Amino acid sequence: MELKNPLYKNIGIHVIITLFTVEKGITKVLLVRRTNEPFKGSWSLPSGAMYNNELIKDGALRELKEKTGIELEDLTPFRTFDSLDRSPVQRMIGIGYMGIIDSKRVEILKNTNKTSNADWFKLDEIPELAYDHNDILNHAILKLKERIIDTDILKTFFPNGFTLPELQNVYESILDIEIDRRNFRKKMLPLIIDTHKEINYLGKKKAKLYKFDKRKKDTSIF
Amino acid sequence: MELKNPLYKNIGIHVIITLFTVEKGITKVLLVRRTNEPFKGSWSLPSGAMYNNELIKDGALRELKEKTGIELEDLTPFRTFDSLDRSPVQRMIGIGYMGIIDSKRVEILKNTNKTSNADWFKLDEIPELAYDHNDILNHAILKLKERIIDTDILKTFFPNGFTLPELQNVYESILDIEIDRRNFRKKMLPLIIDTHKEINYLGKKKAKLYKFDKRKKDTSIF
DNA sequence: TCCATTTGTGTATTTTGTACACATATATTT
DNA sequence: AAATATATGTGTACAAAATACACAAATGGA
Repeated sequence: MELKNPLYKNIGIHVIITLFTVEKGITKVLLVRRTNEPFKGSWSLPSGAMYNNELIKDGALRELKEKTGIELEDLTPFRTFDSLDRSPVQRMIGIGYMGIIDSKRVEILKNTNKTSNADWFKLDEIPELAYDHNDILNHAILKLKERIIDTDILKTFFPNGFTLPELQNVYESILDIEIDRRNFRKKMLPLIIDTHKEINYLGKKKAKLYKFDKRKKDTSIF
Repeated sequence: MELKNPLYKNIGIHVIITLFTVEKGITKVLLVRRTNEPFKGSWSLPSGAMYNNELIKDGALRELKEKTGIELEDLTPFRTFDSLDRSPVQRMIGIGYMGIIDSKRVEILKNTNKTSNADWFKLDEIPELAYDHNDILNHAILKLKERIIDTDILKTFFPNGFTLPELQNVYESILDIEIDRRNFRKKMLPLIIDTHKEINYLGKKKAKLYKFDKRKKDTSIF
């Protein structure tokens, strides 16, 4: 039986999660500090080995919860990393998942848990990470910029709706560009639904609350 | 050591290749007939288990050559398939690769080889395939239509350059649409380079031979 | 009550995409 | 050899989309 051939053995599957947030116009990513060898003491992306009886995405959601305390409904796969030397222990194929959430809505394990502690890092202040995680993070950042044009990925950021200034702020932070407010609204309005509620975002005047229209997607970048 | 935990064991990696071609305006995909259990006698996409000492893409290129005789330089990953019941034997994660070539430029193992024989199938005449390969093929077709707007994937189809009518024919076949010749040229000319050669494509008048401009990419669909 | 900040709206210009018709070259037929 | 059918190659007018741009209204804080 071919599967007994040693050439097919001992391939492990790693899931690696890049979870982004935007805080006051600054894009950040969630890192955890490793408390075990290898790379003990290094920061890394939340990651771990997948079980052989779970879906890869479920493994990613489980690892994220175990390593950071964050419980999500969904993550998006963005790339597989398969260089032969990824892990010093055995052949490990890494499957990268990404997501974006509002850090204000979750509580992370921070300087409290023995097996890991987690924190948000600005993208221009990323330390040297364990394994090939700097490389993986760079790929994730590029993919995030590509995917942000698809509003699907932003639904996890705004589970309770959003105001247009809020939404624009996330776009501008992720893409690192400025967008004219009037043109932004013109482009977004056909994709979203007015909930006829209003909330205060940055004090001052109240802003209308919108939600995404499930049936519609944006298709072009600003 | 966590990797000895049985939860991490016995995960195999399969590579599955969907190789497309266009013949006289008809898009086709390469299938092989299985000569071993499971699914002995069924048609399937070329596929096989990855070795633990090779890159996934190299595994895909190797399997394609072993199963069909076709030797390529490159394939593009398009999706990972990980349902728990993909294989009756053990947990098998399938990694799908796609490519598109001119079938006239390759010779396939056809009714000659004991371990497999291969043939090109029209997309509306696909038989029931082994494993989840019908599902994988459907995903590949959708991805091909998305990716064809990136001329990179077409470089494998036209390694020696192309005429504009030829190129348009491939676009029209893959996307299953008709494109106005004048508008097609207007859009393509900035992305390609005139080689100042001319060849006969469909007899009659000679057509100019172009090649892709490496630095440029198309970004919108017709 | 004044000021600074934030939300909200419309129009003119530029760019891009789409629709559309005829001339030239050449292999094939008569 | 001439006529015909088929394929390649080109420009322009119109429509749609993206971009640039300025002011009014609401409200918290000084």
